[in-house]
Amino acid sequence: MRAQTELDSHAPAAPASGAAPTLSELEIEAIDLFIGLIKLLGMPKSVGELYGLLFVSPTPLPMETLMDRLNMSKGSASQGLKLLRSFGAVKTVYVAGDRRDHYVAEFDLSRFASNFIKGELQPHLDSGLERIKRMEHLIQQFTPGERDTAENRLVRLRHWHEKGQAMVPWILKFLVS
Amino acid sequence: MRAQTELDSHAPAAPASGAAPTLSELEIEAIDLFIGLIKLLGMPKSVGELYGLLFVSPTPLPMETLMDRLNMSKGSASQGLKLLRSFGAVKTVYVAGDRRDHYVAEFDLSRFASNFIKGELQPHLDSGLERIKRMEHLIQQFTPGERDTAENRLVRLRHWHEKGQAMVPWILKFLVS
DNA sequence: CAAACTGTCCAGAAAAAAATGAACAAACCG
DNA sequence: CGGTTTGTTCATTTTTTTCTGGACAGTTTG
Repeated sequence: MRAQTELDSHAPAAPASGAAPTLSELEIEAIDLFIGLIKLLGMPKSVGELYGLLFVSPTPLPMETLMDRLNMSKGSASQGLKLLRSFGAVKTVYVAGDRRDHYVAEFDLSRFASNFIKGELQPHLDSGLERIKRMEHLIQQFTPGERDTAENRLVRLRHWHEKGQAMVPWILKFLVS
Repeated sequence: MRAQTELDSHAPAAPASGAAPTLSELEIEAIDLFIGLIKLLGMPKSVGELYGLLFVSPTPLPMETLMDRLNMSKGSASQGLKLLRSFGAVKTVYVAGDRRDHYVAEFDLSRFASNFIKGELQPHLDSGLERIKRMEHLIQQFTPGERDTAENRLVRLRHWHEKGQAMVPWILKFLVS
């Protein structure tokens, strides 16, 4: 077992006994904050915990420390970090004399947002467009009377879709600081 | 039991037997589309089904019809319609000679978005700000060396928060057509 | 090379979210 | 009124999502 070498006095190391490690108030606030944000984006809370703790950590942390401090299983930590890496929300850095990967939070919001949009939002917009096209095709078989209402509504749908699509680049530009 | 009086030949009524009522292709596309959208917003799929069917229905539909066509329990239908009403995504209209409420979809996107933001997004932003303030307060007790990193990060957090906050009115303006 | 270490993956367990259906309240009807 | 229809609420069940922990593969080390 590796010696506990964290330097942050406000991030208490595990107590003498093998009991649950404690988190500082600052860490708890950060974790809560990011749990909220992450859940809003539809991701599991463990991901928010990981990012929250890394966000306030003054030093890079290896997975083992994250597991210990957050009382989280190896599986969750590994999967969560993988997800965070895939969004560019977290990266690994080299730490001299330690074979393990050490993680630090990335603070560049725009990269995260851009990856999130590319990975989660855009596919939805695309499949939505497909559906709209299919619906437009389907109503061709309707009698004129029926077609009117349906056509009118599909026009609106297309309108929504265009708005959504048009907003994406704008949001990205807005977030680049 | 009330006679089935839907007029849309593309929205087949229940078959002669008591078997599962069928949905037209158009209805299925619409429902799938809105299930996707609604889940993206973190709401249960039943809500998407309800809105999807109402979106393409040429006539107002009572809850009973929605339940039958979607194979959905009374409880889910009632709760889902309540939620949709609360966002202004759906409203009831009077239908002569029928005591039941009849529902139609609202097509005004901006009202829905504004209610969604007010109800879901803004509270998160508010509680986030509270947390940031609390964190800023907590780091006052740190020694100068520790405080630096933390302060730097909190500045970034504030920045993110301001961006999020600033984007809300812009999105609303964008969606008003 | 064997033993120890690090991290991934995935089947099963646990927790969380959503759907069900029956009890209930309210409105209507004769 | 008593009976019926309509819709809401909520305790329970079902479904879905998330977490866990061990098997495993790849590396490093003595």
